[in-house]
Amino acid sequence: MARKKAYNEDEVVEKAMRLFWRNGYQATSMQMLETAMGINKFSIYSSFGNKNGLFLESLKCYKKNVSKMLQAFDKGTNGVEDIKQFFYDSVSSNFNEGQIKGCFVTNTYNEFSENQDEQIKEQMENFMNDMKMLFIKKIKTDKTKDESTVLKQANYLLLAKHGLAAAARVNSQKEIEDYIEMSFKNF
Amino acid sequence: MARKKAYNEDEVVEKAMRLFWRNGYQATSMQMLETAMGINKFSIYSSFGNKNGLFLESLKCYKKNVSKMLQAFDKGTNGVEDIKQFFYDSVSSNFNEGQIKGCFVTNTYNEFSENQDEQIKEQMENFMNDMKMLFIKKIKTDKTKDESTVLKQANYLLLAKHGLAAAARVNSQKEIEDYIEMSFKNF
DNA sequence: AAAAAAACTAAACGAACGTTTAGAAAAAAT
DNA sequence: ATTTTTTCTAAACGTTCGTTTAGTTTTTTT
Repeated sequence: MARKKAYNEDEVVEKAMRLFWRNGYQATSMQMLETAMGINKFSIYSSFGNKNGLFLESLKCYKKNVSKMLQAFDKGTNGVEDIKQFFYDSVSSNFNEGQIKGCFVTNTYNEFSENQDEQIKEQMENFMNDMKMLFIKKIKTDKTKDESTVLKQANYLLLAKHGLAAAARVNSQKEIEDYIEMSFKNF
Repeated sequence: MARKKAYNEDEVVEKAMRLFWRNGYQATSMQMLETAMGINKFSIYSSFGNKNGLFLESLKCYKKNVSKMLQAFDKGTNGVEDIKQFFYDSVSSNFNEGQIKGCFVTNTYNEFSENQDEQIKEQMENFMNDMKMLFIKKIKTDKTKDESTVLKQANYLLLAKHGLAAAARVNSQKEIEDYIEMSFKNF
């Protein structure tokens, strides 16, 4: 062992994640990352391989942050009402000035969709899957619903969440809240 | 007057539009546009100024194409049911092999959101506004609804359409159709 | 037939991209 | 104190980006 790293990898990934979240993959340059992370290109490459590797770590970092919110949401005992609350929670930070808008995973979904890196695709799919599982669990609280209804409703909410994240980037607070209310009128 | 243009501007814009639609603004290079449009960079620049100008014309071209579908939709007499049909129509082409997925305007919305060119912003906003006006008109067919309910429902459907266009890029036909059905259960 | 005007070809422009590398600085091991 | 190992700085790499330009070809006007 020789000289020690002057930075903490988790800390600089957090900074990279915020930049990617705000600008997307393509519009974020290594130059910008260098500045935001506060370390040199050499250090970025030695820690994360390349831009793609850094993006992948940023996605993982985001997931880790979100999973805290997801856990709290999992603990609730109010079924579908919990999901609605989760919808509100996930856009609440949007209304603070200067806050990053939308969901990093959804943004990434929209930016890549086809021809995407396999590892990135995998990260996104299991993120979406985790959320779907939670929705199913919550919906199943109501024992009167049969399996196909549960799945249909979970699918619906997943797409609604996707739409919500997209809307969160451009629409007003009132529009967004109206949308959430309307989305849950069926249940 | 001297030598005549060997290409038709409307025709080459149509080709550019399809490329932008498929790849987004950033991921589409002038090189790619040259090939797809079948004309030289010089011709592109002399006809459209620059990449941004070409993109703007592509957006207008897309709007012109969509407005045909919108007019047919406007002629219907079944109120909200017409909107539902419009939702189905706007994703139907997705299920054909090799078709471009999603909506060009929604994709652009997701790619730019902030820091966008003013003219592009304007194009998108009046596109969305046209659609909202149509929704309002359709919803008002039901005279029992008061003004605020009409607006709330129109907003909801606009965001739902936004979400649908995003979903159309990645979700399966069944998921999408379930989503449409659930979206209209409230009405 | 000559001149003028516009459209084309193809090469080049500077700038920015992601990535690599040579050498200096720092810390541990000998 | 010297060697070894790793981190860091900063410059450079080759490529591609959007854009421009010099020069040729084609058509119209004189």
